[in-house]
Amino acid sequence: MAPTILIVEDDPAVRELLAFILKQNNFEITEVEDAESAQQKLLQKHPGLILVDWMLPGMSGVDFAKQIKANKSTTDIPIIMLTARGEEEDKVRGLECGADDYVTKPFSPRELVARIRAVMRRLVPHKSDEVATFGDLLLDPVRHQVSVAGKLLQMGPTEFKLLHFFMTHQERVYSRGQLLDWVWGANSFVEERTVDVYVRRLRTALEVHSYDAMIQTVRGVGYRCSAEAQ
Amino acid sequence: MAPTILIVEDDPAVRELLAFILKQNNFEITEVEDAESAQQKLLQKHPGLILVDWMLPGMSGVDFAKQIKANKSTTDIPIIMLTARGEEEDKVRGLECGADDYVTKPFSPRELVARIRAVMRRLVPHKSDEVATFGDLLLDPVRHQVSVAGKLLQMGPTEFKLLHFFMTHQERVYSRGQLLDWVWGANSFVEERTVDVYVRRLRTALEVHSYDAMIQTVRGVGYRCSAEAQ
DNA sequence: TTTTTTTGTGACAAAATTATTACGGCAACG
DNA sequence: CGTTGCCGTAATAATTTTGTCACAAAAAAA
Repeated sequence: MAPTILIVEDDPAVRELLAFILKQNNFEITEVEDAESAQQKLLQKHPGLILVDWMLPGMSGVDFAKQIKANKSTTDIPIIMLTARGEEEDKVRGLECGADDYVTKPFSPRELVARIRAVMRRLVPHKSDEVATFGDLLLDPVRHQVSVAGKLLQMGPTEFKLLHFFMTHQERVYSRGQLLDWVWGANSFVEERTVDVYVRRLRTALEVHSYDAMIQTVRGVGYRCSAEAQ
Repeated sequence: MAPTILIVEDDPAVRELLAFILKQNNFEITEVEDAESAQQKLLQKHPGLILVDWMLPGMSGVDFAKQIKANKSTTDIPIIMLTARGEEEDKVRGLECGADDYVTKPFSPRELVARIRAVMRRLVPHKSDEVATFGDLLLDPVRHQVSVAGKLLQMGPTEFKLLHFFMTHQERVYSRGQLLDWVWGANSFVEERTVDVYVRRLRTALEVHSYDAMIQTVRGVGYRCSAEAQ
């Protein structure tokens, strides 16, 4: 799933260039001309990153970035500011206002993409690092390992995420749709029955240590992670 | 283990900004509002670096820094001072305050992190110059040599840096992006796939002594250095 | 009991990820 | 100059993971 990038740029030529470069690099694009339209878009959906020009008609890029970073629901969205060459002061202020990086015009496509990737990988990982437990079962997000009494369990990435979710949300029933939202991500086009298959795979991975009963089926509703027997 | 940074800053906005930036860059954070609380914290545990504001309620940042440097048990802790532009800048620059470096507000995240890393490299040599071990494997940063039972292993500079990072950050999974940040530097324009190639080269170098299994692949996440078998 | 609905299971092809190899560029050095 | 060693990338091979389907099994409803 390609991350979406919101481009806020009033100059059509630059905007199209940006869109072109980013599309070439498999990013999804949303384009707007000013800060006001950008805020409209943000109400609908949060992009993976915002690319905003320093100079904009109406609200400036700096003020826009400030607003984004000040708002709790959007503060985690990375922002890269586009600035004209010159003025070191501008760069500093651009960063100080909350932008995570800047790119000076003219820029090379390579640099732009590199900076976007760098910022995203630094800002995206926001996961909890706490070890989750369920009886003797330990899930360590830092090591990315699951173990029972020191013995490691083997499983794929999705099974790991699913188990992590269950272990951190025990005793409560979740529908297949909810599990898709949490584990697969809110806008993934995946069949609900796929959840069944992964629950099965997870149970198989847990089976060797008799922990397969921890994921219980709640008929007509979904699944639950529980210590109590069915 | 990431170094801990003690932030001494009374302005909540600046404090949060600092904490935010540093957390993004893999530092552990302790935050306090004034010099007195900072001294309390120092009794419990020594941080890897202290970031202190020039202006503080109660004891000033300068006096605080002087105290830290005067005390034998804390004199080795690097101190970076935060100053506002124009705020007795020359005096601070004159190094009379005992700090090892200073950063003027407004600052860019890049500059802040760069200075922190620079100061830590400069002032905490005994830390990064310590011989790292992994079983029989020894890595000597001073001699720039890797050996097993006295036999030297041959490898290039990048493989060496990568191995050094892994040996000093065992058991934790790192994404390719994080490895690029740490080993190649925060703003290098290098493809993530390059990490794969260097892991391969490193494994090949370690292969002759059967240490190639120490770098483990964590599918969908990255790599990990671990003594435990997969 | 029979029918209907829901869930479990194994297999499979497509997609994604990682391993491995090869190559051109570049700087240091003779 | 040519050589050498290292760097980063690209191409390709090997491997794992992913999502879906068809069908079996189980549970609920009729």
